[in-house]
Amino acid sequence: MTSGVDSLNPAQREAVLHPGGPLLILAGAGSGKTRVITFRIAELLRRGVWPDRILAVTFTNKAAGEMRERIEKLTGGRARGMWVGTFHATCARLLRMYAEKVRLGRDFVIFDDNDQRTLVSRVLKDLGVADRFATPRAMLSAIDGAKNRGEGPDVFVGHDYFSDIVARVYPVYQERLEKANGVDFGDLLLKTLKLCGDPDVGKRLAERFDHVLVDEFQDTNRVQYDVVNHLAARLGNLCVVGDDDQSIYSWRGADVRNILDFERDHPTTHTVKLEQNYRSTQTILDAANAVIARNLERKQKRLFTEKGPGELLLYHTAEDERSEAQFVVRVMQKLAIEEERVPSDFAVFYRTHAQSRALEEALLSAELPYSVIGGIRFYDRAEVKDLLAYLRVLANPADEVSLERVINKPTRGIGESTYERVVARARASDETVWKTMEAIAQSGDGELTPAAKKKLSAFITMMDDLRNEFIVHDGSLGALADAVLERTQYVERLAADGSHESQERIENLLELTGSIKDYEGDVIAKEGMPPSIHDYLEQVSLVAPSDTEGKGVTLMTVHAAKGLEYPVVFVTGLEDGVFPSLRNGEDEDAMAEERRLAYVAITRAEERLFLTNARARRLFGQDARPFRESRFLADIPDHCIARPINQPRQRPSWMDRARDGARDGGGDDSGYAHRQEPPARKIERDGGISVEYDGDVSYDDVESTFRLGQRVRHAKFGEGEVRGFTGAGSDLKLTVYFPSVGPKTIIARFVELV
DNA sequence: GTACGGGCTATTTTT
DNA sequence: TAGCCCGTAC
Repeated sequence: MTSGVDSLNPAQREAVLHPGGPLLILAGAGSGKTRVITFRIAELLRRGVWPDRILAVTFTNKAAGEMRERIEKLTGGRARGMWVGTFHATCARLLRMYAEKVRLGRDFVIFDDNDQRTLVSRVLKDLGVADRFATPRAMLSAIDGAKNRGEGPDVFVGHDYFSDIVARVYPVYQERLEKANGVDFGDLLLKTLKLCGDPDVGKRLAERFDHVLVDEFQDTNRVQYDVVNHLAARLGNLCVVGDDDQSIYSWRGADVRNILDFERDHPTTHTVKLEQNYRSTQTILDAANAVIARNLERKQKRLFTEKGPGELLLYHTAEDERSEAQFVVRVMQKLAIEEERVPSDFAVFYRTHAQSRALEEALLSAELPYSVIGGIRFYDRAEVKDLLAYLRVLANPADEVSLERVINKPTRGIGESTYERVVARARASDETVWKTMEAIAQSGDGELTPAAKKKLSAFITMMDDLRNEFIVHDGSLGALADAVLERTQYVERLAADGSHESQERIENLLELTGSIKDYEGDVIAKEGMPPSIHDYLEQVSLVAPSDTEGKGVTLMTVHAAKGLEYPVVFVTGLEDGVFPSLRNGEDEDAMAEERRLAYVAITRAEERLFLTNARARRLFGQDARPFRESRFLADIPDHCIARPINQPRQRPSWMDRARDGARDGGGDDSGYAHRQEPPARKIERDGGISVEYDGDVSYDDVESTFRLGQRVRHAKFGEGEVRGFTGAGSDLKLTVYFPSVGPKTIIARFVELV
């Protein structure tokens, strides 16, 4: 099936057909990037490259899944055996092949960020570090950062007060991790890189693949870059695809330099720019281009489309976050009628999760279905983590983080003091906590009371039984999970509590055991044999639940929006300090990244884009700082955007003013310069109220006057209800449903508010 | 061993 | 505002 190549544009075709060697594909937003990668892989297969000698890496499971699916569709079964996966999954796979080379057991477990945090807290406690700045979170991000740069605990050196603490904590953290036969996300990459440096394995790895393709290359960190280079070292067939303008994860270690310097690092690089956009209108692209153009250090690109200009962007300033949310909802209702949009056409973006609340409330009261992406994750729920921790201890008794979590959950009389004594002894004898527990249960320990000893024994016996019955003598994972919940009386205790919250927790646990059984069934169907508990745990650590596909209106952070597209997009909270965030002050690199974030947000929109902000915003319970609109708004060319002609502080509707008679005209003590509101005059005409307005009426004003469902009276038809809008300003027309005559389109001037 | 309340602190989070 | 940690009281 080669016919597809004809459907590509020249740049895309060039990228797909390029013979080999380093290939840099600069793929602008919406330029058909995934299409190009999949076509290129199909092309490689067509040329006779063995599928299992092709490696394609992505960042998300979703992207990997999509890629695999599309390749299969394109090539039939010919891609079987190809390596498609996330960086982390790919590294895990390689590490399991050569685990012993990096002093790991083959059954190593992966510590997710929660586990990492617990472990760091533990280490801080044990080392007696009590410093206001040495929070687990800060420590972790320092350690993570070091790992992303390729600095192991042996290499890391402190150079100031804070990093000196890190230098003390890091080695202990790493030691504990290794003792638990665990790796964190950073280790998956770093240890793979170490593998690459191994005299024996390194050579084999470099020869393992003929072609390496990397998606979202702008998000790679140093270590990922080095790994990828090594894997492609023999033939140099390294194809990287990315967009430096969409690099928004530097705080996670991503280094834009990887893409900016790629050509320098690989002098024979062939570069292809994909600039034709298949997603958005030209107006949206113009806005995006203008915003990103202000970043200095970037690969020049200019998106264009063959689509027409489409609608103007609309900018609206609301009084506070609640009326901002109301505006968003009203526009949705309006578009639902006028353009027959459905909730899933809409996406609302914000800079931080904390901003979702007001939007949720507004959507809720408008009875619009919505889903929030991100936020509290299923796998972060305490009860879910508890059950998983049981499974992990069963799979790997050396996992102390999980052991500490479950040893007294639900309470079984093994309190902190008992546990601490066991830990102390374990450290003294350089044994794992589990082994020490076993020893104590058997031979005793002067420091522990007989009662405590007995409880420890009971716990060990319970766990051993579970392990023997369900893991050693096969048995199923689902059955194991059920047995854990039953024998620990976990569910029983929750049920006894009887609260609504406990009920919810039980339901979450049922959902988890259900998903375990589903997973088990899927693997059996696909591979003919049941998965091991290690397979399952790896899957859980590496694969976030795919709740990404929300129903109804989608709410999410801009970060979460990358790679997605929606017909109608709202970018909210466009205030200096919120978006862009000024948490890092005016730092140039940070501001450049905020700008890229804005670029990502804008380029998600296919047809319509609404930009909103609020004059005052309550965040974290504090009243907001003085309002300044986002600096990014000023970069959007005038021809792209409909701005309000004024931004009255109280935003009284001009109809209200007309009715109340003209009051003093728009006094302004907001400290924010804006134009005077044009005078409005009320005139009686044709039985309705007509408002003459000098100049255009902004969208803003129209919206604040007539709402959907608003009751209005017309001289001829009597009372009715507003069902929709067309036109704007003095040409505004309403679709009004009159019980007497049905729906009628009425010029707004000729109705009166009821 | 647990339950409660005061005080503190708050981005973004693919894996 | 809300969630988390820690200290205190039972």
